[in-house]
Amino acid sequence: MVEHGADIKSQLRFGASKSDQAIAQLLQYNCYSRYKEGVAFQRHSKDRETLFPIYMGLSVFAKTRKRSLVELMNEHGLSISYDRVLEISAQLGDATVSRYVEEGVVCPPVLRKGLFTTAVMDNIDHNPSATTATSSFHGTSISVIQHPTKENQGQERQKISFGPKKVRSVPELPDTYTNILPASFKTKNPLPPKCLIPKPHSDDFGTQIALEYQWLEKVMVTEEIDGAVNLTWSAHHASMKRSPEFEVSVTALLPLLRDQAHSIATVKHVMEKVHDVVANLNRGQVPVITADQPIYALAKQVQWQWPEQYGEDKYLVIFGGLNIEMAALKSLGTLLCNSGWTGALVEADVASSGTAESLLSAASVTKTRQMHQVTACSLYKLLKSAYNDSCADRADTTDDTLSFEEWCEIRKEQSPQFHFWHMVLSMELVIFMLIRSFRESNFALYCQALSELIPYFFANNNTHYALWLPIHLRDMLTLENTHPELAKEFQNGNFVVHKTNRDFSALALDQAHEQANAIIKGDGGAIGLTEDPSALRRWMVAGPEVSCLVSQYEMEAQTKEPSEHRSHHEQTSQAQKTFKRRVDKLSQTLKDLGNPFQEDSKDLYSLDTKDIAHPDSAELLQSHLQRGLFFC
DNA sequence: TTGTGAATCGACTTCTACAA
DNA sequence: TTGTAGAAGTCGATTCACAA
Repeated sequence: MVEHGADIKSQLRFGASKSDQAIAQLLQYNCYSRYKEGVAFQRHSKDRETLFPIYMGLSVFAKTRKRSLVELMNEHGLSISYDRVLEISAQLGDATVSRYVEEGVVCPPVLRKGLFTTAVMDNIDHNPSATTATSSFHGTSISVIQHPTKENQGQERQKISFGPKKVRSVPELPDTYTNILPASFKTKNPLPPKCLIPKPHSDDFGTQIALEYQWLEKVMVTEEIDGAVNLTWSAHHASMKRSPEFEVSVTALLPLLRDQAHSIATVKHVMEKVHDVVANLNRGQVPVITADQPIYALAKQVQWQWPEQYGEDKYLVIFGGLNIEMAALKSLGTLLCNSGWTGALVEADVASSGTAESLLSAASVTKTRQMHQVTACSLYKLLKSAYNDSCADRADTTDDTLSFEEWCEIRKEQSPQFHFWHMVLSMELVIFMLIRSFRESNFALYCQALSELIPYFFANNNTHYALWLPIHLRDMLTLENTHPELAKEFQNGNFVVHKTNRDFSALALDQAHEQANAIIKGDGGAIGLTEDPSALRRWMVAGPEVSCLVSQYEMEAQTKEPSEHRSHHEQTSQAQKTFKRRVDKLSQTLKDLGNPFQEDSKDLYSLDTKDIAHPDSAELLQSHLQRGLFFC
């Protein structure tokens, strides 16, 4: 009526829109039951409180945690007061903690029963750079991720409810969760149990790497971009639609622990808590925990030190996929350092000089990944053109032609420059295979890519990853014998997280966790209240429940349409054009600097400055990867 | 029985003193 | 000058006494 006039016809035609409902609710909320004359402010009574102002208050609070914003809206009668928001969040937190105490385990209410459950553990550090900053935070965060399937959506647990009881603050979490018992290793460095390691099927590697070459070939031959061409790496593989059917994963963050993650006691404590959560949600499942390299090393040693409690037959610790990818990109960066790669990128105008230098240390994973995709395409283009030139020359003298692979092998022996850039291209393709294994949730490909990547870590002297990745690979390859039920889940693609419905967008477990950490650190996050335990508890315990209430209201009022997009975010013509332009520019620059694949000298030199490396380096390069393979 | 206004509560924020 | 602990102030809801 407010919007469309008072006549019945228009009422019947338009019905009640969202804004009508909101205005009606605000009218009721702002009618005071006890109106006082001459007072500075009027008090709202609880029995007239409608859903809309509560939703406004809670959603602004959940997103920004800014008192002034909520107060401003309250002043204009659009939302409940900040203290009322605090009270509701305290009541939710109180109800949640009561549930924790009742169940005897800290397990967020959004998690469902009967689903395959994995966990991620990571340290969370916040060091404010400002000189006047007063708070820094070193803690441990744990995410629990559940993987529903089409057949098994899991059993939702009882919803949190609270009565009229007035609660001021969120109560303390159970001692069993927050108190970490001291622990230390009896022996200095526990050793792994001996076992035989099977090799992954090497014929699979051929077919998988062929898919990457297929993409390189496609980029090389494509001249014009029209709407339908999927040229970038992600768009190309997304268009192949190799991913199996999946459902969006359920993720929940457990309350932060205020202890450093890199200690035996914390790792042991977290393993115990994750075990409790898994036992509560999915009885009989072997707990799975993902961690980055230092924590992984500690967790494995904990397993070997206390085999009766956390032994490899009772617990599975896996390496974080994002960490492996970052380490591989960094390793490639050390290889490319002083090679003239960054200079070529700057000259080709695909990256500024600062960005190009940061690509070597893989500071931004996405940027580095994209730049390596551009580089791989450019290198392949130059490699092919060198091969074609060589074939043309050869045709003048002899009749027999060499196959592409044979030609590469011969050229590797002849020219260190060729060998170096061929190795860079091969390593880039292996890293892409690893990333593709996550995106397509292909466990066999993951094992394959790992076994191909480990020699590079050995060869490039990345000691930590070279030491611990073989142990992780052993765990993965022997999984079918040690934990057949876990092997089945992983083969079904449950070693990655599906955050959205989009194709080719699955993430490694620890990447999903890092995104949750970013929310903690971001706007409206926990940073700023880490010094105040009660405020932090409110944020950690009640925060997810508040978000849950907000999304429930949105669903009921249909303020947000569920997204139906299934295509990958890079499948746009603009992204394809930018990618193609970059590849063209870089390959032209590399060609102008002198095609490294057409070099005949015995020297290894930098692309842009033409500085020649020590002759020993050129010699060592010949056996670089072989030495890596030797240690495996 | 209902309405009114002062007193009280307690979480949260801001200020201030003091030590290093 | 900086960091921290504790005091003081703020604010809306609730409670309770009292009047109509």
